[in-house]
Amino acid sequence: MAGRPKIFDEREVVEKAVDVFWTKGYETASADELLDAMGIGKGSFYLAFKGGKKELYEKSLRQYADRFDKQLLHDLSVSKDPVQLIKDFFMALADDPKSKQMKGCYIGNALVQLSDGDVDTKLIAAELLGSVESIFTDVIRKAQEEKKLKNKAKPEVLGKYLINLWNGVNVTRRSNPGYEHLREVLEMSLQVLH
Amino acid sequence: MAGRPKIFDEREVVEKAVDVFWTKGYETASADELLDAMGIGKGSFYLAFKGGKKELYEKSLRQYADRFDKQLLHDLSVSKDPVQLIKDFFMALADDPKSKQMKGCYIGNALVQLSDGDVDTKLIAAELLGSVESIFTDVIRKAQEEKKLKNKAKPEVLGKYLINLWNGVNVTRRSNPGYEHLREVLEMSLQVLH
DNA sequence: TCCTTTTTGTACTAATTAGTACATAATATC
DNA sequence: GATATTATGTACTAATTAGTACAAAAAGGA
Repeated sequence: MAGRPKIFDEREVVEKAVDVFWTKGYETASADELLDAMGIGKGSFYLAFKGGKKELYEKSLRQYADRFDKQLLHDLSVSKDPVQLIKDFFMALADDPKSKQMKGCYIGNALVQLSDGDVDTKLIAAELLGSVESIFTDVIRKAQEEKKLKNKAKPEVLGKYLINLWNGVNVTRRSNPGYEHLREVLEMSLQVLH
Repeated sequence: MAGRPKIFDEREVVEKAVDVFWTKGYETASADELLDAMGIGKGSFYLAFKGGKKELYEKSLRQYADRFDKQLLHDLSVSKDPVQLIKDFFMALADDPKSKQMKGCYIGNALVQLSDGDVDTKLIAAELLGSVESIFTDVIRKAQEEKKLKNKAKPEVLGKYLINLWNGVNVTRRSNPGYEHLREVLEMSLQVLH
């Protein structure tokens, strides 16, 4: 209850770190660069994040996913047609600006960018993607129960199908942002949600 | 027409480099590690690959994709049912050993692992994926013309749909190799090829 | 005011990075 | 066999990396 006061808020600086990691990638984002963006010095950083860069990255993954999930759950909760909301959510991917198209999914990137040495961090990313998947699964299960979805496939399979679509689009559009056919691919892919 | 003979074959050492880049990722694969696997010293390496690590990587992408395309085109050429061959090709992803599932697609990885500084290398990867896409597109167009494919969607859209599926699976299965539902997701995704 | 506690900024370190310089080795040609 | 040519191996460099050490600063409590 004493001592010099912190000059930064942890959530805020982690958010700044997300930006850097997202645009540069985990390996390529240097500690100096991160600290610069976060606006704190090494002294403060290594005191607050004893695990260094890796701890910062894991916290950034968790914080990002947490916010994403909360937002999605909220949007779903106020929606009259959750299945349509999911469709819209995917269709919106085709309208993102090129800069965003090139960045991919913050969590999915972790799965592909981390080397074999970072198995534990990869596991976190997998778990976080899994939680989005189960949000999808729940929406689908409920819609099926309420006879709002004709497709009788297992909700778990449809949920994984959607995450797979998400992962695919986030790689595909990197290679050709704004490609004319992306919208049609998405429409074709979402026909399973009938 | 003179001079000390090379102790290595370029295609062979590039192939060794593919292994290292694939398991470790572009950034994480160090030059020393690569040279070690390739079995040559720095002198030989920087003489043969004046562009250093980057040139090696680009050559490895091209060589890998070239072999992949040739194999696929050959398999298609001797197949009675090319559309079914593509289906089998995708379904086989579910049976890969865990080690292979974790590695993703060699070309797709490049799209996600390269930072903004390597735009030119990214473009190469995009072009190489594009050539696989056009192989798919051609097969589909032909099958439609021969009335062997009922789906009337544009071949270009179906081709991109398939590349998108490929990209998705190669990310998704990293997060949960051997996941029970992958096979069902693939079956669901391939129903467009009816 | 002085003491304790915590944070901060800076200077430093030790390791690793990609890449270069260059003397030497191995061949073909004349 | 001498010479030109190309390849090789080693020793080196310069930059960058993540992370540490530590003295000074800024607060609260006695």
